[in-house]
Amino acid sequence: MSTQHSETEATGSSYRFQDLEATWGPVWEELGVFTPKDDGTAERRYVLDMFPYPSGDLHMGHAEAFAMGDVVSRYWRQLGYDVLHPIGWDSFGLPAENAAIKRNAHPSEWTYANIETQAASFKRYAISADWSRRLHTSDPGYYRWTQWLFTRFHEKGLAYRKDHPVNWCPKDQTVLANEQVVAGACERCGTPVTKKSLNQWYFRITEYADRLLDDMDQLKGHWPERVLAMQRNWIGRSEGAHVDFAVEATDESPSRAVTVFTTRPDTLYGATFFVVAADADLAGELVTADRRAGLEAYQEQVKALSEIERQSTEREKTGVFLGRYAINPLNGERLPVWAADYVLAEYGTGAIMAVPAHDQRDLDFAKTFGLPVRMVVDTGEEDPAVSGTATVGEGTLVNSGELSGLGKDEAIARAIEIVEAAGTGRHTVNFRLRDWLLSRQRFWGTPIPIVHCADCGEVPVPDDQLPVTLPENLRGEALAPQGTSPLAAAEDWVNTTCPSCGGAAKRDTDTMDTFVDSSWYFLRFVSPEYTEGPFDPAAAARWMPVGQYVGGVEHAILHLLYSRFFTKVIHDLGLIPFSEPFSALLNQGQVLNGGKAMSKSLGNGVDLGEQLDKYGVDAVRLTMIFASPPEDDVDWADVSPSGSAKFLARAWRLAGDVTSAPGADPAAGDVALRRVTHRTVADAAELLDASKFNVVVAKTMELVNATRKAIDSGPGAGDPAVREAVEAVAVILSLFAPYTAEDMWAQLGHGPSVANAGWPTVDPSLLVQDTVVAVVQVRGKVRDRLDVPADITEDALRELALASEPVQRALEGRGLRTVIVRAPKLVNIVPE
RNA sequence: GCCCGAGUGGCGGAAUGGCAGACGCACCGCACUCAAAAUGCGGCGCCGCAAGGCGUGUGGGUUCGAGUCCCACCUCGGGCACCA
Repeated sequence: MSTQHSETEATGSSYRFQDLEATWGPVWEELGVFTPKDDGTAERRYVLDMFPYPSGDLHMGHAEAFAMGDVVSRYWRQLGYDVLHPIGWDSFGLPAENAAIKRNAHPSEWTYANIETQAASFKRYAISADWSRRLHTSDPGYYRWTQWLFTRFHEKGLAYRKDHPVNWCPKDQTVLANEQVVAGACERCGTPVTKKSLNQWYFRITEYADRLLDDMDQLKGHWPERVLAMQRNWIGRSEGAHVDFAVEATDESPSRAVTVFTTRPDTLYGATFFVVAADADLAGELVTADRRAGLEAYQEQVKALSEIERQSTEREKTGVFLGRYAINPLNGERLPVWAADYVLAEYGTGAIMAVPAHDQRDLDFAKTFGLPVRMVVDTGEEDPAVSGTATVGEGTLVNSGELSGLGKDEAIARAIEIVEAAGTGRHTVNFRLRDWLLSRQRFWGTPIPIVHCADCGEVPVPDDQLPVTLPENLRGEALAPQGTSPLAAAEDWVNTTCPSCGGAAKRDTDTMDTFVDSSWYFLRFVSPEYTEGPFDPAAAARWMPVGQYVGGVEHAILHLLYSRFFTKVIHDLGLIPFSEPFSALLNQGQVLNGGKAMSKSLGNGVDLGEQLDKYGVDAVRLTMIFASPPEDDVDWADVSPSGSAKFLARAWRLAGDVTSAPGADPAAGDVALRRVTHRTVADAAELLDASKFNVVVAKTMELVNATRKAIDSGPGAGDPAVREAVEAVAVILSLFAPYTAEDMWAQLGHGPSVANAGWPTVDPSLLVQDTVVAVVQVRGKVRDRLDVPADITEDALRELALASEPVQRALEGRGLRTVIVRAPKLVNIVPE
């Protein structure tokens, strides 16, 4: 032991990541190498990781996501681009408030302490960020502009208030956007969501539904298909028709028109009843006096259901007859009007024509209440009235007057023509997307910059009076959830004067959903100190859109949809020339442990700090990258950070072995090794462009192995090709393992930083081989391998292949039917 | 139910329609060592003593040639879902 140890010390050849981190961290801090020049001397590129929420220290998930973004950032820098790679914090939000309540503190204390912790960890983790642009959404200097943008939205009618049934989380005591309700439960805490009718603020995102859908064409191929699919799904465009039905007058009330939305106007003749949403106002307006009590009892029954129960498709259909009839505009038939909870007030017009033969829900309802079923599209299947299964496919129209005999699509078009001509209907497009509910009854968020005045109404706070800052004196228990905003309790804050008339008025006490803050932060990064607006439009035009965005798929329809919406509105305000914020998106996978997401309740969490202490920053980063393709999950139980550390030590030792002087002419070096080096650099660039980071690591390992061999049993450590190879290893490794790469670079006689070394130039002549291995197949099976000149002719290769002994054996003396020659790599012979 | 994505050794994973399993983990062996660790070198899909045969979820198809393309199906993962 002592012998070996002293030898290690004597040669200084032991890899100690602790030393490398201690040496290079301060040097980089001093250098400040990651601030873009922004002087137009190089093409600009913007790479961004979804900014973190400051909940405690960084965890394994951050380590993976930020490793990915940093590879792109560092690669682009090596290619010579002027790279913008900023970092900031999404620092408003509930956990800070809950911590403040528990500790009798102000949310800012917990928030900013955590930010400092995370910032220090990011620095240790060697993220190549431009620290001079750091921002926090909870800084008044930031949320001033969130408020400014809200005011612009308000001016354009894109921010408005309405009374409406909303999603309510009973635990967090706040409303939720549709996007924050997952399977009927609160996205954050999992509590089943209830409905509550409240006056709330909304963004009119539905006005942008078409553009949000259409502009996805630009993202195709650059965003993961699943994210585009999720957004498409969420927006839920469906084409159909609005058809007006006259509801007959009764003794008490006159006749009135009720419009339905249908995607199947071809089935109008098959409508046998009419249904309105039980919880829509319309139900109460239509019901006859003698049936009102029945309706109200039913409505109570519906309200008692949780969202999860109500949405269940297993549940038997329920409903009540309203005592009135609607007239089918096509055939004049009288249809009984029902109220039922399977029709949603939120979707379409809240009323439908029921066609039980061709819609399963209507059929279930018809069977429950003994309503007639009439088939009008013959699909060749059994009559739904008999089978109990609605038919929805292609077919021929029957029992449908002038539509009879037509196919489904023709009939849809014809039916729309008929109702349009009669003025009782029109072609229409309906969306599933709802407006974005943005107000929250919580404290730690951006205050809504509106003053309510008895005389002037809803008055926006003028731009020159922004920001409306949060009161400092609310803390601890005063922030506890109570169903209304804690801000209401801050009387000196709430009571103000009307900006319009100067009279006494009250501030709006709700705060904004934190997704509002994060819907534009990528714009703030281009000019974080700018004071004339949310961002400098010229800087935005220079840097945006983001060239590579990196983050988790959990934001597919939240942050990513909202950011696209904001970007379009800001574009329409004339502030930016582009209307999509993120040109390319990479969804990194999750870090699992033992096949499951790490969680406190499972007790399977892995502490990032401990991993960094044990294996070093570089080994952890390299493991994240090498374990799997970026978009796949990494199971920490299956990977080997110690294996990564071993490889890094092996690569690092190469640098100590190099004996040629810096600047030695590689042209004089060993050609075989040079070929490997240049092939590796060329392949690595291609793989990096395709985000196949794990394969880049594998190729680098091959280069390291080849270099080791060249030193130990080849041309030797003094060969300039060895230096060339090791320098290439250092530059490639600088993307994944910056400390190790920097130290190798120094050992090779270069000053810091390897981050600016530049991507190695590939000599194309070294990518061409003199001889290649030609594969000879008989009927597609490999029978021989031949070393042949790379420029061999087809005829020569054919002859060589046919002369091969194993090939002759496989041919068993039969004649040749086909011989395919792909010189110089392959011959395939098919015998008679 | 609808919409996406994925099925390759013991494991993570490679593979512009052309040598399946690169690279690594684990495992086995060898060298160095009194020994171990570290390091270096080698082996490692399955069946078979071997020759050889079989192999990329299943079944078909296209092709001189299919992990890769097409059709049908199975399984797993994810999203949406009483959305008219």
